[in-house]
Amino acid sequence: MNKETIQRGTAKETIIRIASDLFYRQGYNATGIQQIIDAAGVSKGAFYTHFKSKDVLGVEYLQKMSKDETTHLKQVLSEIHDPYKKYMQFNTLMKGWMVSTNYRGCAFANMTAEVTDRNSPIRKEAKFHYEAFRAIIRDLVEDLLKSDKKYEDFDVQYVADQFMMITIGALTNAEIYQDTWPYDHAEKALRQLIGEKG
Amino acid sequence: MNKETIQRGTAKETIIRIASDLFYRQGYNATGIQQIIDAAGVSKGAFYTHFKSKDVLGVEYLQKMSKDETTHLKQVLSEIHDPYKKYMQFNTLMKGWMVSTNYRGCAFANMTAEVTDRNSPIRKEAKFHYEAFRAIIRDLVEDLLKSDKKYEDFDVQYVADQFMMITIGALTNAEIYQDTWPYDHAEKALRQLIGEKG
DNA sequence: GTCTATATTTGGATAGAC
DNA sequence: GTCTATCCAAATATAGAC
Repeated sequence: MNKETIQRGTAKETIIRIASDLFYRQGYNATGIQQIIDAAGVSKGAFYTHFKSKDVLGVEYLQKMSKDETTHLKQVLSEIHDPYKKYMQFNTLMKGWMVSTNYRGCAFANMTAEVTDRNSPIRKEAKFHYEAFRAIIRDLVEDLLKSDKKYEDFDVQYVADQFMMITIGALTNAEIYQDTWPYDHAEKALRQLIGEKG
Repeated sequence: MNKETIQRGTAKETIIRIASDLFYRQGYNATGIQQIIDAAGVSKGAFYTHFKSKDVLGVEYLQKMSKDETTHLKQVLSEIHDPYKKYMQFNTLMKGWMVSTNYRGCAFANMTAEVTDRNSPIRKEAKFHYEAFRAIIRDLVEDLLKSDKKYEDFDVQYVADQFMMITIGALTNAEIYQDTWPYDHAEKALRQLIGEKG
C-alpha cells in the first residue's frame, strides 16, 4: 500500500484536493504555494511539474468545486420526484450545507472578489459555474411550472433567475451575518415567487 | 498653496482616500503598502506614523466606504418625498451606481471574502455596515407601508429583510455576470414583494 | 511628521541532481 | 516525477536622521 493508495489518487489530485480546502477556507491570495505543498506533503518541484503557475491551480480549484457541487445537487435532487418538494428542498439543502462545516460563502463569488482582472480564466470559470448552477435551478423550476395548470402564466426563466438571485442573496447575507436567518427568509421569498403568500 | 491644500486634506486622509480606491478596485490582499504610498505620494515612514498596521487601514477603509455610501443614499433619498417613489428609486440608484464607473460589487462582501478570521475587526466593520444599510432600507419600507391602508398586513422588518436580500443578490450576480439584468429582475421582485404582480 | 534606508519574511517560480 | 537548493521580487514593518 503505497502513498498514492493511502491518499486515494495521484499527487496532482492530492494537491488539488488540499489546495481546494485551503483556498476556500483561507482565500486564494492568502494561501501560498509553500503552505499547499506542506499540507499536501509534496515538494515545490513536484508542484510545478503538475501546475505551470498558481493561476492554473486556481482554475482547477474552481472546476473541482463546480463539479463537486453540481454533481451533489443533481444527485440529491434526482431522488426527489415530486416537483413541488424538489422546488422547496433546494433551499433546505443550501441551509443544511451552511450549518454542516466550514461555511465560507460562495467559493465563486469569493474568487471573483479576489481576482479583479475581468479577462482572467478564473473569473470565466466562476461565471461558467453560475451558468451551470442557473441551469439546475431552471430545470427544477420548469418541472414545477409544468406540473400544475395554476402555474401556466409563469415564465420559467424569469422565475428561475429570481430563484437564483434569492439564493445568492441568502448565501452572501448568511456569510456576513454568520447566521441562518437569510435562508429562512429565502424560503418565504421562494413561496411568494410562485404565488403563495409570504 | 502647499501639498495638503492641493490634495484637500491631511496626509492621513489622502492615504485613506487613495487606498480606498485601490482596495476596492484591486482587492485588499492584492494591494501592497508600497503601491499605496507611491500613489498617495508619501513615504513609508509617514504611512506607519498614521497607521499602526495594514489591518488598521483596512478597517478605516471600510469605515470610509460605509460613511460615504450611507451619507450619499440618505441624501438622495431625502430629496424624494413620495414613499412609493422612494421605495422604487432605491434599486434604480443601485443600478445607476453599477453603470457609472469602476463597479466591483459590494466592498464589504469582498472584504469578507478576503479576511477569513471571523474575529477580525474588518469583518466586524463589514457586518456593522450591513446593519446600517439594513436600517436605511427599513426606514424606507416603513414609510411605504404606513402610507397606505392596503399595506396594513405587511410586516416591516420582514419586507425590509427581503428587500435587502434581493439587493445583495442583484449586486453579487451583476458582478459575476458583468451585466445589469440582475437589477431589472430585482425591480420586479421588489414590486412583487409589496403585492404587485411581477 | 516626513524622509531614506533597512530588516525580515514570504511570495511565486526555476535549475539541476537523482 | 520528485527532490533540494536557490533566485528574485514583493510583502509588512521598523530605525534613525532631519
